[in-house]
Amino acid sequence: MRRPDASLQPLYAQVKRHFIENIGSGKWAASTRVPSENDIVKTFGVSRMTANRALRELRDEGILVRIAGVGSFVAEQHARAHPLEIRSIAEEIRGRGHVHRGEIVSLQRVRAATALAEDFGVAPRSELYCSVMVHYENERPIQLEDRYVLPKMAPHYLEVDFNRTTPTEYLLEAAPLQQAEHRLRAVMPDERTRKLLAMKRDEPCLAVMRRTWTAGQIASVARLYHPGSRYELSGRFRP
Amino acid sequence: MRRPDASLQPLYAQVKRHFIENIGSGKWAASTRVPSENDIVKTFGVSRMTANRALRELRDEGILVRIAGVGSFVAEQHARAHPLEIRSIAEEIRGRGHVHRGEIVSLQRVRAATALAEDFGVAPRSELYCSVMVHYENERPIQLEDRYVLPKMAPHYLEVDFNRTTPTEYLLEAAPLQQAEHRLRAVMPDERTRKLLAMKRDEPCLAVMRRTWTAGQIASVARLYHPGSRYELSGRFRP
DNA sequence: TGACTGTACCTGTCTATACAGCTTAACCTG
DNA sequence: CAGGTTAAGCTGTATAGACAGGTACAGTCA
Repeated sequence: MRRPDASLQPLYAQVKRHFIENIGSGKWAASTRVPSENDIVKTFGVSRMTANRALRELRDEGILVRIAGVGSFVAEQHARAHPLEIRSIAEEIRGRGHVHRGEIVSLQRVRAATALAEDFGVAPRSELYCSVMVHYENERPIQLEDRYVLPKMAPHYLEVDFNRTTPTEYLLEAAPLQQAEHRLRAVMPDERTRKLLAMKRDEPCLAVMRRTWTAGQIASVARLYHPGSRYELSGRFRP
Repeated sequence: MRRPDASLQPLYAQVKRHFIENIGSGKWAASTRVPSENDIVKTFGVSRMTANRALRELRDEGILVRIAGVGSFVAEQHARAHPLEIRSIAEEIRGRGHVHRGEIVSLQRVRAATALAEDFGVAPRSELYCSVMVHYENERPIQLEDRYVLPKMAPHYLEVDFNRTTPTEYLLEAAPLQQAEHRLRAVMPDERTRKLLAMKRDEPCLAVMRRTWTAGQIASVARLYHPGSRYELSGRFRP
């Protein structure tokens, strides 16, 4: 191939990465016009077919919108996630080329109220670990994570440094995932949630209640609240 | 372009469709070896780049597995249960032992506005069929279905008696489902939606935008609105 | 027999060139 | 000034030719 070593990546991938970095970092804002295929030919020294492949794939991935005769533009990006996968929100955000930051609101042991104890299948007033975090994408809050953990499943949960990792990531390691249940609803946030997520009044939340099983027992219950205007779940599949 | 009219579709798309038909019909079973790029060059009379694009896209869509130096093979389709199955709402309601009733609000041909045309990938102001229905569970409205259909895919859509069936059911028959995309959001309903679903003020909607593909083309776009207080999506799965 | 080699075929990538169709803006004409 | 024409620039598609590197298999040599 005509690339001596470059970065060991194919040329079209290098072009794509350059675009993703510029878009992810905010240098090229949404609906901004991006360099055309011929611009890429000049600046990268590749052929137009290679530039075309890079831009076409970015369009297929929903990162660009292309209009024949006009140009290519940065697509309006809503934060989105796959409704199926259990994936760390940090990883999801970084996958979009954005910056993730988690802020711990509280981290403590609590006693399970009736409804929660029922969710877990333990006796009321049993001890649980509880973490509350806000996750930011490029400094905009997009998820409030209320997480409850069965102490038996992750005894050192309260000692984890959640500035370095996320509850999801930690639990995936600590408690091998066996089964998961998702419930999705649209709700109006309570005052605490609204403030933590910097939401306008009258803005609804997309709420995900996720329960995960390990060794036949519910290991963790998470309530994830997302601002309706800034977050969506999406997924593709084949029947 | 070098295609006189053919089928008005690009060559790589024609090749893809030929493969999809052979795989979909079961003629080429899973893990079967399929024609190589050079075979396509010979039989279709296209260039290798065109054959490559067809096979590459089929690989990206998970339909083929390609091994450099060996060949291309039909992928194993592991049909895992999806929490967001394409299932008729009528069937879902009856599955709960409840009574379903659908009420047609309108059924007509429309011209695609810009945003909708973009969703479909057709020219703005193209003709589409449009149906608006409200679905009731035990006489309580739980879904407003705004449905747009590509006329080519379901020419007799406007003549269907939707008192006897639902758009989902009809389309599953008329246009074999190849791929689907779901996007979930929490939104505040507009006045029309709020009234049709008999929702209180300040109650959010769980909105599902579903796009379905048939023969590599978007056949239908549905916008499904559900009252947040009366509807939730849920699903279990194993990783 | 076992290890090596050559060859044919495959995918993956890349280039240079070409034409079609669309859009926008500048230009020209009545 | 309104309306039509033209040219430039964009994407979309397609071709022919090329090289790199992987895999499988037959044939060869020790």
